[in-house]
Amino acid sequence: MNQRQSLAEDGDAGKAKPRRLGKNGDGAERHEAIYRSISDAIIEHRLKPGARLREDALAEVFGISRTGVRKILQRLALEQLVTLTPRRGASVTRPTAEEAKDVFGARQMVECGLMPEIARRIEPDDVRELRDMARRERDALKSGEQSRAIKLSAAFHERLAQLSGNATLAAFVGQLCSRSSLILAVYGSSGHLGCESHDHDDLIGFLEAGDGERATAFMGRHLKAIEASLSIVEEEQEAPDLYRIFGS
Amino acid sequence: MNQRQSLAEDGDAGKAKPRRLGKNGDGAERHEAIYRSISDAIIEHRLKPGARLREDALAEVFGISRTGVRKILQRLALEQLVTLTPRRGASVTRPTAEEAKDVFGARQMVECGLMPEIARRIEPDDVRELRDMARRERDALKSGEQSRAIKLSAAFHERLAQLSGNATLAAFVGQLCSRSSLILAVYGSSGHLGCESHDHDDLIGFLEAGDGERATAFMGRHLKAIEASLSIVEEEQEAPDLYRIFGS
DNA sequence: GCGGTAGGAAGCGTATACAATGTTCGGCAA
DNA sequence: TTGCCGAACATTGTATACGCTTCCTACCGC
Repeated sequence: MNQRQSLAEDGDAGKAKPRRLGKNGDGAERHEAIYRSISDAIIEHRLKPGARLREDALAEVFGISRTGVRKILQRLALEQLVTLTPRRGASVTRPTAEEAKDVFGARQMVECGLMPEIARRIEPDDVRELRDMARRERDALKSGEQSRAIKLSAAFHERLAQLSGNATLAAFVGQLCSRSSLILAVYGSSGHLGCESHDHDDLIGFLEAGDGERATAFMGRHLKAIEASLSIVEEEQEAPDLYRIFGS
Repeated sequence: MNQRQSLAEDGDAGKAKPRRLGKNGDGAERHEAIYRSISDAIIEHRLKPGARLREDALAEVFGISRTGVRKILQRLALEQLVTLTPRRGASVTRPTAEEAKDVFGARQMVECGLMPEIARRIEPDDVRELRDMARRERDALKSGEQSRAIKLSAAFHERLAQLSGNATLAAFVGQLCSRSSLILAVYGSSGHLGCESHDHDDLIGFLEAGDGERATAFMGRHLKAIEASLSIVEEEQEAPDLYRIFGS
């Protein structure tokens, strides 16, 4: 996978640690970029649920120390994208069926609830931006770039939420969308990723017309459709229930 | 406040570091306890918005190193209870008027939306527990322990959300309640803290009767009432708008 | 031959040391 | 006396070192 290797730009023969920090101005931005890198890789399924994320390895790849890696990993853990097991390290979260249900339940409530306000506030510029995002998503889907399509779909839903003007709820929706990507990775049937290609365009139409009611109903169906497309079969993980399997 | 000082039990004369670690078994639990300690102090207004939280000081108070403190501080920052300013350190978040509006908007949507499901699922045991919490809150209020009352009120709302069975939304409500405590600290009129004393009991009544509709409406009024009791006057913070003040 | 235990290796948790930055106080000049 | 500049101090950011736990493997006993 292709997270940008900052090591390359150092041009030294690997072992010689850039002793200098590159920290001075850009420390925070650098961490943010690395966070985005990992987050994107997870959302785009380049890192699959269950994949182990060793601190040393990440530290070396990104050219920072484990301290910084841990900080980023903790943030990702709080957003439920990675799971931190006490003495075992980090791995990409494998959502349970229960979590999947909760996440889509939450999206149903929040995203639908946001529609009326969005329909009220939306501006022509916003419509243009959304249409552009929807178009790029369709293009990605058409050319087989599923990773890009997944990320763009999540970005669309998040941007939509931002238009409500409620930053707190928008951030929450953003998290829910990220987790949804993970859920799709585990329970999604291959070849059918979340959002139908024309759904988003239809939704924009309702919002542009200021028809919050119809937009709400449509979003509800949209999310229900995604959830219904999942094949949620709770695979036995911790306790394989041997009694049931080998029961006399 | 009463966080257990492990320094004390070492009984040495301060400077001699506890031969270190006490880490073995309880490392994680210890951090969790410290997190709770700080979190509670903020929610109960023992730490007021704007208060600086120096890493050294916290490290010494709790008998751990700055590393652990930073971890906890970052978690609190992600939950918006403390603000991390790049080279300036941590301080208790002072919510803006905008944030206050967003938080109550979010609560309105989520907590009201949860009511029907809660009314459907609630069990006699839950009712008993809620009534007990409401009673303790009233007692605290009556005996003037405002700190306890504030925390109990937030805990009540959070527990309520948990009864919906949706852990994701419950966690979100928990965060919103914590932030609400902060908002009360900044914008609340003294002597009138958030929830009216009998409101919670009335709400339990509706839920016990399985009347989700009435519970929803009541919760809506309840939250509106709290928000209305705030005196939100956007005090100029960053840019005091000197032109307006000293304008020729 | 199989199972159990011991020893080593690998990786995480914590503390500490060091570097960089922001702040404040004191001195010097106008 | 006042305003500006510089240096010391205080505090955070980052890296590294060390200890502990867990896992793997090999050896020994049965």
